[in-house]
Amino acid sequence: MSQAEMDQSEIKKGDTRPDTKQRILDAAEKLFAREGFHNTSLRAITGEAEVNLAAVNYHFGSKEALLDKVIARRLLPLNELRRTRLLRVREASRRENRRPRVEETLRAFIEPTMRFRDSEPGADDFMSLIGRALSEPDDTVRKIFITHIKSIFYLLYETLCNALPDISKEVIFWRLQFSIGALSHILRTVGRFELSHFPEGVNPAPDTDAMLTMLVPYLVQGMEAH
Amino acid sequence: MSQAEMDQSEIKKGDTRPDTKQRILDAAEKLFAREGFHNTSLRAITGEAEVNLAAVNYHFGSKEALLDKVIARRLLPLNELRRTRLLRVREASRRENRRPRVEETLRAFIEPTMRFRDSEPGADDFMSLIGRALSEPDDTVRKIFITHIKSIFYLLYETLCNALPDISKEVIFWRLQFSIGALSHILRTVGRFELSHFPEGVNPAPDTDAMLTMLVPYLVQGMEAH
DNA sequence: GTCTATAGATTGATAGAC
DNA sequence: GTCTATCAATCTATAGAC
Repeated sequence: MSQAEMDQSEIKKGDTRPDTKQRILDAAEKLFAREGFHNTSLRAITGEAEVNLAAVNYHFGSKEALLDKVIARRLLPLNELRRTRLLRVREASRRENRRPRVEETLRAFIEPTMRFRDSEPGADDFMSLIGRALSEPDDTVRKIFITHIKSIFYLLYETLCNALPDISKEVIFWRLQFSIGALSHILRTVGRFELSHFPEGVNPAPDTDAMLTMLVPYLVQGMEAH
Repeated sequence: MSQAEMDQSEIKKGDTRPDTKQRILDAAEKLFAREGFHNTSLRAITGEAEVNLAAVNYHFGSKEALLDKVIARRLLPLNELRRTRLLRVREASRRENRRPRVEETLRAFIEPTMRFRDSEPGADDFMSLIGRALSEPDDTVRKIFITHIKSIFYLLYETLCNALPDISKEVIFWRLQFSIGALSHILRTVGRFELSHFPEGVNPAPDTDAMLTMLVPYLVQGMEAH
């Protein structure tokens, strides 16, 4: 009877169609990333997901609650990856009785972030979305995002303060803001530029490794500037 | 009866009320910056400006054309400032038969940009708006902005290539993107953060000089990293 | 140039049949 | 859980009186 129970809610045996909730989340993620939250209607989402208009409010309650689920679905696991790596950096520095290094600290945050883009289908749209979340003028998107990012940001900030004892906490804070700005700009634009804006000879869409190779030394040098 | 005529349309001698067009531009700038383009209705704009709803379409033709004027009104003079300073850097380097320095090149672009915020009332809203323009997901805002920024961006890029002969043009291009990301993040967030997000002891709204003192060395070191 | 009034389209959300 | 039908609110834009 386990089979019947599964169909209760309800996926047919041979049916490979993901369930409605997933389809809505996928469609919303894509459209919020590409068109913006306020510029995406529920009708556009349910059309893309090929589900009924009323399904959004049935499954999520409101457009805003849907946005929260779209963000949480991927950001919670991503934050776990970043937290694990940051804690490992701190642990290693304590064990070896030295300060954390700036480069390993920044990498612990940035590498999982940028590699996440390649990890699952749809994650690239998600990265555009969170790359833009901080710059949303309207509270709706920004507040939901900040709720989910706050604690990992402080962990990163504290580790950097530990790594850079000769630089004031205020300067470290703002340099970290500069770095977040650079990272989020890249997250939301790579692969989405209009080609016409590129000087000749510049690859408009470097892969993740190439981007890390350019980004990390840039950020490390900036953070360490005297 | 002169009173009646004044209300007719027409600005009287002693009337200090800016004309309708200005009032609409000011209101639109403020609301586009704080609420976003799609999240700002014409009713909100005409309400803030205390003019009639129909005035926007009479004076500007459409909401989109209004946005273009809001951006052009301040960006054209700002671009002139930046262009003049960049050309002066290039001229000085040619005269002294040396390469432009990275710091003076970046300053030529960044100082006018950040000081513009303090230059006139309303300019702070404008800086938030253009700080966010590049990250708009929707074409409307971004395309209008890119139209106005393209040529000055290339001038900056070429001068940097000239200043950094040992770094590949591709790397310079992306490092410039990182720098633009850092700058625009700061432009749109300074003074607009929620206070609760600040670690103790960090000034949530440094003035322009303090910010330049922190930002310029960060960007210079990043651009010059080997 | 300014105003009222409204057209015409679209929105988020919901009620109720199945 | 899914669907149709629709409400009530909102939007941009415009026509036409003054």
